[in-house]
Amino acid sequence: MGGWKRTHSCGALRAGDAGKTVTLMGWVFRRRDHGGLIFVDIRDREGITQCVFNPGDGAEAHAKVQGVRGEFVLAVRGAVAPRPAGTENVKIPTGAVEVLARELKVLNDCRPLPFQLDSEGDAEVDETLRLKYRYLDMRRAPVLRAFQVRDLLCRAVRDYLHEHGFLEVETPFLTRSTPVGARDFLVPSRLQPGSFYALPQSPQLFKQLLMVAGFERYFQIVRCFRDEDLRKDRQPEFTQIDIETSFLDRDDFLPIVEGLVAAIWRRVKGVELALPFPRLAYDEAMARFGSDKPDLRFGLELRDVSALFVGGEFQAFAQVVGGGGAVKALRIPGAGSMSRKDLDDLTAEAKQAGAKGLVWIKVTAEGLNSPVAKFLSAVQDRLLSLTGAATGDLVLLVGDAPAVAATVLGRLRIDLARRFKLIPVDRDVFAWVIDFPLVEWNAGEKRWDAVHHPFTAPRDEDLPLFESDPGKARAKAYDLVLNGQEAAGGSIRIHQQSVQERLFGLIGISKEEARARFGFLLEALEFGAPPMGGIAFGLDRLAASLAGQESIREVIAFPKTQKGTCPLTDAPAPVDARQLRDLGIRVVEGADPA
RNA sequence: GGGCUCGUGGUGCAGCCUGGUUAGCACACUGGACUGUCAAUCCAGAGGUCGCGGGUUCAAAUCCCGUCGAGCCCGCCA
Repeated sequence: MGGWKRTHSCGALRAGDAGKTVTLMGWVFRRRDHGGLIFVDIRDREGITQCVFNPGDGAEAHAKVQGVRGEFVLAVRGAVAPRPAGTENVKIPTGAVEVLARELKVLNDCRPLPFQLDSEGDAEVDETLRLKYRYLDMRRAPVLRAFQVRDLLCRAVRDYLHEHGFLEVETPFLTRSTPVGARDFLVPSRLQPGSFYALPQSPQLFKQLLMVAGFERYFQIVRCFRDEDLRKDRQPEFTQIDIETSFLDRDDFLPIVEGLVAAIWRRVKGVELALPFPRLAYDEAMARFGSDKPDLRFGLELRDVSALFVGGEFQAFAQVVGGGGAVKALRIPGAGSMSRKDLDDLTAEAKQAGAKGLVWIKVTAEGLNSPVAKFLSAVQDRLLSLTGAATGDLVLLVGDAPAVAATVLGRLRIDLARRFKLIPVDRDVFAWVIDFPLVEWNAGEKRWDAVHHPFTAPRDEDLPLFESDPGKARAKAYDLVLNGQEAAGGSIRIHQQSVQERLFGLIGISKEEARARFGFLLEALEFGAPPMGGIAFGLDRLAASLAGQESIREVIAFPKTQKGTCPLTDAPAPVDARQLRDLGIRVVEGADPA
């Protein structure tokens, strides 16, 4: 840089700096060439400053800047001057001043860009192209801002947890495959041919071992890997805030987590959250919202209207209720205007979600408008009062097993709330969902599966249910829900080896298999494991939410596409035959991935 | 594995439904003019396998089939 030193950032200069000689370094954001006078907006991470190239201030600099184009890297030296009256730019913080360029160094040139970085309109650049040139995409202020939010989030987490006695510990990425959960990413071992490491789906087992080690409070901001299909909120590698503590029961632990969330919101958004967060039992969340991660920013609660149909003339519902099922109702205010086609689509959606059918009722001034209106006349008044429906509203009914009816309407609740813009987007609503079932029946495999993971402790009083009625046993598990998304999930762990073995027995993992897969954990539990529990946040989702982004790709530096590829590096890619030989691996041509 | 949407100069879009001029517009790019602009302006210019393959037709960006890529969703994700 020829001995030049940057004296200020491009966001620093104000009216009070007039008269100073400064050196700015950055990229050419925009260039306005008036022939005799050339304006260059120079940009760095901190902002934009207008530089004026006037032959009278620096003839050589003015000559040089004629060849300068967008995104050239410049060093500009000159005097700060207040802008002539009437030419100030109120849109940028440095708009009161400009730099009268005396000297110019072109530190680097730049090819014509694959897409514009300075567009102010709503022209969206194709995302694959953005990712292929992510380093250019990231020069754009909104993209940078998302990463600054993520940085602030991480700092808030580290500061808060360190203040509360948590120790930051790293755990292995090369570990062993476990039988539960998502598909593992495998890494072949060269030194142990035929054996594989697995990348961790989460540091679950390690953090429990750290508790056995007596570290008492651990956290880690850690990458996790799951080889499953991608979504806008799911990447094959993602980041968790992983936390584990000893000697705390649920009600001691959750307030610590609430404090963490409050610290994050304070730091990133300057918002003071109301604590504690409300708690909903799983059963209640399902009954009222048809979801285990209800969006509580709006109402539209489900109602149970089973009683109206007992033995009634509407045979379909009468049979459902008679057979132990339920009829649930969802009222959407103002949705009575939906067309027949919209309602047909809605019915298709309900069926896709598992319902046998969907009953829709438009409430009009003349009465109920519905394909099954003739069956409803007897219960019309009670239906309207139970649901609170009024003229112009739409009421949806699903009769099925209680869980199915609730889930279907829960999905329609979200869909319709979005469609009719009933969701206030200007606030964040948190809630805990607690008392999850411990296990659920897997009809396909004819066995019980752990709902959370197999190290989750049952509520003490539910332990006897293992033998009598496992489906009724509730877990010491908790999810933190933010605006209808799962922000974090965790549990109090089983810390006694005998209980752990009983649970493995219940979910059909034999003693031998358990010993083979995580005997190391079972053994550790025999050496004085303390009571322990923890939680893990999805950091990317949290960051996306804080940055006001829909997709976590916006807060991941170099994310993958939906097919798991990286447009920038073209990963994944074939490797040399030599590398495969070292690993003892042969690629089967035409192999059909299941 | 399945459903829906999209693919047109470097970028963002129009044209496609209803096949038929030289595929149009804006930005970027190149050359020129211009001393107060800030999405500078004005003049001129260059730049297109209409994702790819096949079919229908006298004729395909346009209609049909297949395929590839991207996005959203379902399944999947303890």
